[in-house]
Amino acid sequence: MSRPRLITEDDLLARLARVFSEVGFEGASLSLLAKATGLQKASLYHRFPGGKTQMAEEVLATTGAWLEAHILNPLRGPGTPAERLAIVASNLDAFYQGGARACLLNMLSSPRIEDGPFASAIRTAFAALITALADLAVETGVSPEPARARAERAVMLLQGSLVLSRGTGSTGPFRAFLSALPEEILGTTPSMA
Amino acid sequence: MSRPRLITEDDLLARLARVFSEVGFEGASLSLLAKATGLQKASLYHRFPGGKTQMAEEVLATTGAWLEAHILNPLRGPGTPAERLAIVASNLDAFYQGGARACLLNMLSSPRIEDGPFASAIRTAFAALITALADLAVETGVSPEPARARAERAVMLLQGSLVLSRGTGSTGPFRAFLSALPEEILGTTPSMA
DNA sequence: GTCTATAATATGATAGAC
DNA sequence: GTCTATCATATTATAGAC
Repeated sequence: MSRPRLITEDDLLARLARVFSEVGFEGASLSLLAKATGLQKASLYHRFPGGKTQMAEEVLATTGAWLEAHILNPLRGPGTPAERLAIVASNLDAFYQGGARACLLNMLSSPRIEDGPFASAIRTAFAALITALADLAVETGVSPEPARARAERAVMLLQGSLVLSRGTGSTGPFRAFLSALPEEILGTTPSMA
Repeated sequence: MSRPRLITEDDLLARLARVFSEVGFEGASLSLLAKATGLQKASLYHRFPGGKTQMAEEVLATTGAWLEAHILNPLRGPGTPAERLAIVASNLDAFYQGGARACLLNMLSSPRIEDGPFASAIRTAFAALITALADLAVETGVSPEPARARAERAVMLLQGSLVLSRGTGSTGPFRAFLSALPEEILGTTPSMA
């Protein structure tokens, strides 16, 4: 007979994700992770026998699922392309808390661990995001190659805006990205309606 | 009577910078820093009594000096705006090694250490870069506000391209940024001559 | 200025009680 | 499933010889 869970699976992973996205993999000590989740280190090891690495992997998997549900799926419709991008922008805004939170994909990327345990998941996430954005552009009549270039640009702007928002201590860059997103993908200034 | 230096000041800081830019502040252990510089830990403490924090601070200061010499100065002339941007792009290419190296400003930014010892230097570097790029746009006839927006976008693209290059294991995004830089700032496609 | 040796602490991880 | 207690190791940092 086991004790009742002190924290739900979702909440646990969300809190771990927050720590990893704030301080990166190396910076996320077990004491920090324990404090953030309210669990003791041994309890975390019971749930994640693989330790920190497994925690980061599951957090990345969760992030991949979030990406699928809140970004990729909305991008595929229904609604007009502009409407879908508005949903995506709104979801990104909530996810990154207006630019105050860093991106896990950035914080878990390390040139040292190029072939490490996270590289594959990160590559997959970026590729899926770029493809989905490019597909939307194609849908509005843009040719495949420029569509892909626009999508890559948009992802660069997303990541760069988060870096710049963090580095300058202002959420301005991220908000600028959000409002520029539709034009970046569709190539037109969205209507004021 | 002291022993002769085994490593020049410049080389020392460059090697430290490399480690910090690769693994971030938390990931840069003294053993890693010692191995990268060829010095023992005690020797590093002799040179940097403030430990890792001082190392990172001096590395950031060095980066600031590099920015001044290789980016800000070229941006102020001489030469046509397009020529100056070509120099800047070339220097960025060399500095980031074609997109293979991460940016220190990104790797030393931490939401946890928002008012930490590095935040001020990072803010200053970003602000100076944006201002210099905006000034160049203004020089070509762009109004101040859109000029600043262009400059911010360019810096976002720089940072985002580095994140994406690292995350995807391809230098493509960074190269795309380099070739897009002139148009981002000047608003015109550069001549093919 | 650099080194070896060492101290104090923090870290990732495990054992075993409840 | 969670905890306290503990281990082995790595970490930041210092002392003192050369």
